[in-house]
Amino acid sequence: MSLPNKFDSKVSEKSLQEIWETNKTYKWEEKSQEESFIVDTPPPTVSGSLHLGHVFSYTQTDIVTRFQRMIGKNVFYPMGWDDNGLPTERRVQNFFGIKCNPNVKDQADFKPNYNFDPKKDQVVEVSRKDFISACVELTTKDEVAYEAMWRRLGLSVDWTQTYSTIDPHSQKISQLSFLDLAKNNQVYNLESPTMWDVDFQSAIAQAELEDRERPGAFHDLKFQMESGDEFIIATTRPELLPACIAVVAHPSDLRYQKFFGKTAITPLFYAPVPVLASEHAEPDKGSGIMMICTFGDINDVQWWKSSQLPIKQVINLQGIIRPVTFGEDAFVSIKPDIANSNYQQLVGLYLKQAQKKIVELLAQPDSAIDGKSAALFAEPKAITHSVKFYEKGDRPLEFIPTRQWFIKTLDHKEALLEQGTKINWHPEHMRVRYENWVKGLNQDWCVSRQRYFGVPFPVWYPINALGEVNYTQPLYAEAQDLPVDPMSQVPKGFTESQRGQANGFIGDPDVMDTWATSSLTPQLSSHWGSNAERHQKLFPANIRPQAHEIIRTWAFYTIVKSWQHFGEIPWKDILISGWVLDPERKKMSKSKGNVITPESLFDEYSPDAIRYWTAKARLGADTAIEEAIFKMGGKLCTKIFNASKFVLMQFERINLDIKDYNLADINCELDRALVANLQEVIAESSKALENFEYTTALKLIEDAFWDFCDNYLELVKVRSYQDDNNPERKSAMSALAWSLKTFLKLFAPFVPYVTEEVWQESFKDGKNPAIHKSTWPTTNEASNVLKPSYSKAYSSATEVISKVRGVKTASQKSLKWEIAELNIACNAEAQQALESVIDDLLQAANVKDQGLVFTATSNQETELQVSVILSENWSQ
RNA sequence: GGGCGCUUAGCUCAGUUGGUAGAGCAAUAGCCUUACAAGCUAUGGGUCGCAAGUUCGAGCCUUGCAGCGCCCACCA
Repeated sequence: MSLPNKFDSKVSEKSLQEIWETNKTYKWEEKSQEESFIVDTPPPTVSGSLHLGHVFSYTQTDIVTRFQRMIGKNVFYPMGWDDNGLPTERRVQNFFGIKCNPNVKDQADFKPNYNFDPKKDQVVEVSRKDFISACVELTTKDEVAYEAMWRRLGLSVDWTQTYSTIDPHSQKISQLSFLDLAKNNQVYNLESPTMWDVDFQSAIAQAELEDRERPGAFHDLKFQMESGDEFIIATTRPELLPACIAVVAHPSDLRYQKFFGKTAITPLFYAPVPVLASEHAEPDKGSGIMMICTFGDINDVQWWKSSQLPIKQVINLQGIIRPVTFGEDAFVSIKPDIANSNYQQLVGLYLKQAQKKIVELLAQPDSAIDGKSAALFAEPKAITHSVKFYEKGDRPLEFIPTRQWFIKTLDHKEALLEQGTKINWHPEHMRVRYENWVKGLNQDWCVSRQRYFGVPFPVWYPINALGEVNYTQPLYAEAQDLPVDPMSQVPKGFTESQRGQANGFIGDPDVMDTWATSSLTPQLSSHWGSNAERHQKLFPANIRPQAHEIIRTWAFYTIVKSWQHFGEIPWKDILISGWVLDPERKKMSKSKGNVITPESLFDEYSPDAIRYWTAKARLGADTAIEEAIFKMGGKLCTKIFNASKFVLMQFERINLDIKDYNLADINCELDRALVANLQEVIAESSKALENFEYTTALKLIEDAFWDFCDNYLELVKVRSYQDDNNPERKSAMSALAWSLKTFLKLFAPFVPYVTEEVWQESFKDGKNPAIHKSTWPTTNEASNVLKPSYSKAYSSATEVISKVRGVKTASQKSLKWEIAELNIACNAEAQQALESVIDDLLQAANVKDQGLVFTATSNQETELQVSVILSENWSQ
């Protein structure tokens, strides 16, 4: 039984991990829900590598989890991999140089190209099946690296409980969820203008929107009434002029009242459009009169929906001006020839180029309706305005009519707000973000994506005798057949030969929003739908740890699903972590190039040291990377190790086993005081950890530990050095052993490696083969140890010893230097207290025999005065 | 425009129910001390963002203001 001279994390990590592994330290036992503590672990997105932000928030969860395990909870701490969805597709595209094209044939022996060089090689189009196999191959590789990182960080995950969001299990549950919602009439598909990313070629949901500041310009366009009157419209999107369906002004706007109900003519395209009154127009914005186009923004969509006007769709799915003919269908024009020749110049252009072109046309001196002036009334005025983007996209979103699946949320705002109040939010104020989001919802959840690597909809659509697809009565898969791929499997009662034929069917080609799967993480863990017994034991979960920027997505959608399926909340507590900021206080992100890899920090400081840094940050608080804190963590670990070494040494010197200490031996006042102090630390830190306030707990434990090292160890040292195992020494030894054991356990959730290393060489026994499965200290344990006779004895002794050190330091003497006379001036009460521990105090201060003098002060005087005369010549 | 949070020592942050302002780092001066020199000891350092109010008493409670950050909405 002995510790190495120094603790070297790199040397020990592997063997400590093996100890945890062989003892199945983190394994969940199938026990009742009441006995368990269930973590709804965030499945990290598999798209490259984990960064310090992950380390930060996952460690905070791990601390809570380790504490719960030690207080006897049967912890369920799974790990998922979020490997479906766009980030993975994008990574696979760049990594292997392939692109999915559903029209390409499968290759018999498809192998992704690991040597793809974007500078030299061409991007190859591959089939949907081949693309998906490449996605699976790369994510599988990434997941191996992720797991290694998590293990090194020391996450106490049960590695037998894993899933990935693309695996058949997750697909099945995602599809089951969809079918359950369909059964309850909570989903619908609809062809309607939807937010569309022209690069990714997919619809997106409100939750994935992001505003970005972009340069733009107001263009003042001259419109004319049939009567010949003119007015000016200000627009930032002149390229949508051919899609103008109406012109609106506020009903009370005197300037335009005379035009209401009449018809205006658009420049360039000579389209007659109604001038209408609408509350939606604001008189003091622009010229007070605005054009409605299909579609410039969400307001246009909403206005159009409540009107009876037709759509004029000029933008295609790629964000290119599509061919249309003026004079036909919705594109009415009083001069179709001119309209078409103008429009022809825009066809085929991307929106940006189209804007440039149309401004040129509008600027021509005869472009106005009267033929005598330019329709562009003034030079465009440059502005900066915010534009809606898909958060992962590069070009502004467009509203384009497409058929999509939606999950109903707008009807349930009240219920969802109520669900939010049933959950405990940590920190509490994060609930407000959830509530703001729910209140601000303006669209149902669009869940279909026109992508490939995701969960398909378990849906086919019948085709009638005329070859028309009937979207209103989809053919749903049967629950027992899940997961299904409607593109390769057929609906009940049909054969493959009927695919795409009259009286046949087609499969839904889309995949689900990745959040449609992530919103089911509690159910993915509980095996909802396939193992009812297990589901009952694991749902709802105890905690959901997550970051604040995904309250509107992950937290919200999870609450939605849980409510729709079970009418329940998915977890009791939600723990919101903050962000990691770089030293310049900017959010860490790959694009900014300020990412430090966790591995390099583990190598430099040790995983325990990095964990310490994460434990110093409160939930919800953004935290900068600070090397000083890593160093502090490292120092703490060294101190834990050295103090342990000291205690163990005292036992080794007289060949005793540290496990044989006896609390009944603790009789000395100083030792009783230590126990009493530590009892309080146990009580308060436990309370804090139960409330997820691990920072508070760590501070209490740490302060007590440094005091233990700086003061108690110094005071008890000489007594413990005695070779004779007398009662005083026995008292010291038992106090040392018990307090070391207690400190190791208290620190274990925070710094699992160093505490385990010491445990293995000290308190390990058959019942407690690993510290992380030992029991958390309770105040009961040492409740029979007598309380100190004087509550002030310990703190007064500490105060005296500190003043003595001050004198020695000021005299530039070693702290060991002998004191000829120690004079303590204090009141009677303090003197009694000090006398109870006086032997330890005098030895620690190295006071000469007969050198102590007490000077009595009045009882009103609470101050302790210490004066010291050092021996002149002293040598050891 | 609405909401939330933050503002305490040079830096990073604690500060429970209102009761004499704390820690670490940095700075300064020292010390080989039978665990630890990758260590230890001591010292200096603050108008608690500003203003007003409540109170015997405010870093903490109330109101207003300012700066910073974030969330949401609007954006012709």
